Amino acid sequence: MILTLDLNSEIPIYQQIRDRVVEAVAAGELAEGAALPSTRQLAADLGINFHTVNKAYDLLRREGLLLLNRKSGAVVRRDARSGPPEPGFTDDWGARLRTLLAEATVQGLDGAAVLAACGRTVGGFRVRPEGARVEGESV
Amino acid sequence: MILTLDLNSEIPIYQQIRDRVVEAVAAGELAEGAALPSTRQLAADLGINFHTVNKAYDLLRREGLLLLNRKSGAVVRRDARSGPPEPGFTDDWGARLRTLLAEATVQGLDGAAVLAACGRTVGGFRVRPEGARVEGESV
Amino acid sequence: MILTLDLNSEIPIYQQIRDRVVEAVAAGELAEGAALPSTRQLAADLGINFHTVNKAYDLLRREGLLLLNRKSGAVVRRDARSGPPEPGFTDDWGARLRTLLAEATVQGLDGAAVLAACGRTVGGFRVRPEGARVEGESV
Amino acid sequence: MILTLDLNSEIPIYQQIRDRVVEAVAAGELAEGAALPSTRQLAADLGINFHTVNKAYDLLRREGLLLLNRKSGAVVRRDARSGPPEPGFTDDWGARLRTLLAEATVQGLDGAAVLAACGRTVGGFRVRPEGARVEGESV
DNA sequence: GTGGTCTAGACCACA
DNA sequence: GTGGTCTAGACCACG
Repeated sequence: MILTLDLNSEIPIYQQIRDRVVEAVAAGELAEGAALPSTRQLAADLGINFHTVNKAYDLLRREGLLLLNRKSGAVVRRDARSGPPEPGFTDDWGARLRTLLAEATVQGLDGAAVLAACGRTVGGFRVRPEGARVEGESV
Repeated sequence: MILTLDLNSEIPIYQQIRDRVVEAVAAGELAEGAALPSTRQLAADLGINFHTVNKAYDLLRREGLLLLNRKSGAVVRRDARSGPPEPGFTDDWGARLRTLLAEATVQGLDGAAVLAACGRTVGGFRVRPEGARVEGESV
Repeated sequence: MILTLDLNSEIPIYQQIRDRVVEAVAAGELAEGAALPSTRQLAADLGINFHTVNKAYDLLRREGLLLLNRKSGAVVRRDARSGPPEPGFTDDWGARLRTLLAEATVQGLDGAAVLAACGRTVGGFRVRPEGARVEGESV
Repeated sequence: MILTLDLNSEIPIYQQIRDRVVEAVAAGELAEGAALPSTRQLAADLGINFHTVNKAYDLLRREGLLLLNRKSGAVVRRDARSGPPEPGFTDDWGARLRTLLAEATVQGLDGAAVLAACGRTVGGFRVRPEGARVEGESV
């Protein structure tokens, strides 16, 4: 797993970390139970403040994606096969989807092209076969 | 055209205004040439400061979606049929799409459901039939 | 002489009129003594308010390029062969030139390309032979 | 780096700041990675409101010339060697160049003098030798 | 009356 | 401490 950040982006670093982890889980690169690096370790690897990593992990915990323990560190709590989405999530997500797809439409991408992009993206989210373990994987 | 805002959202108000206008253009509710309310008028209607509306309109102008004239006020400049997307837009957009779709996947929506949502959303972006007038429509 | 305006431009209309006249004089399309349409005539032709044309003509008068009389209307006062630039003009103009050329440089145009563009533009400013009269030309 | 403003000019202050920065980048006085003063600092130095500086920096950011980080403040993003000009820029720029050069021609500067001025200006845009450091330079 | 600019003060998010 | 947002009031340029 490679975690690429753009320190000069307008998107906050903690948000980028959160986004990359979400994508890794969706792509099956991080399955349920997989361990993430400690905040200090990841901060050192990325050359950023560990408070920033902390904030990202805490955000992921509040979203239900991570379990944080002093002992075991950060562990993935749910993956693509875990269950149905929480109530209320769908509405908010749908609104953001609508905005994002409207942006492309307005910029001249036609409906077919937009849907093709969606299809390609979702197609890239292949859940790993059951047997493949990823625990302890480094970042 | 109804412009619904959430003043308590973490998303900046000017950004919400911008998003709603983009969606309205994508949906064909605002066609090229359609007039938007004046900054001060819209600000009064929404109960916010006119500078905030100003910022939203200015953002839309920079994105090429609005024309701002001292005479005629704010007018839609391009709609869903205007032209091809600018180079470089697709990359950034694709990255944001990937993040958003990963979010839904992680929350338990399977690929089919995600694509169905995309299809429904894009399907809602129907360009109005030629006869439908939208100019001068109030907010 | 064709006077093309963009009513939706961010550049004020009176400024566009002034710019087009300056360019026409530089290109030799309007020589010294040539008559311009009356403010009301030009305003009608362009579909704009005659106060706007008035403002443009007044600006050109203050720049020394037009003579305005109730009787003879607007007449070109000086052209490319009239004389040396007024004192103080060169400094201001040089500063604006510097800004404009810096803009192109920063956007990636190299020095040769910038100078080539300047050469092409200046090359298009051909002063008419003495004999060619343009008085009374319509717009 | 010296940033000279004319508070009584008809040109907006935020525009003047933007112009001076563009020129400094073109002249190589500000290379990629060079740090600019913080908005509040620069505002204090110039005796203006920090919102005005904010607007100038935001404009430069949208033009792709500045990176604005909450951590490191304002940093130059691209300089004269960064890349090719964006499509569509050349047209608009060429029109403005034509107007500006016509102005000088009309005021009595002949073609040779105009081109000489252009040459001198572009000649002043020399990229600094590699060794010259500009980072952290104060205003 | 419209948008644009400048000033001013307060609060928040980020690192 | 940095930039970002929102509010607020005044004045100007444009048509």
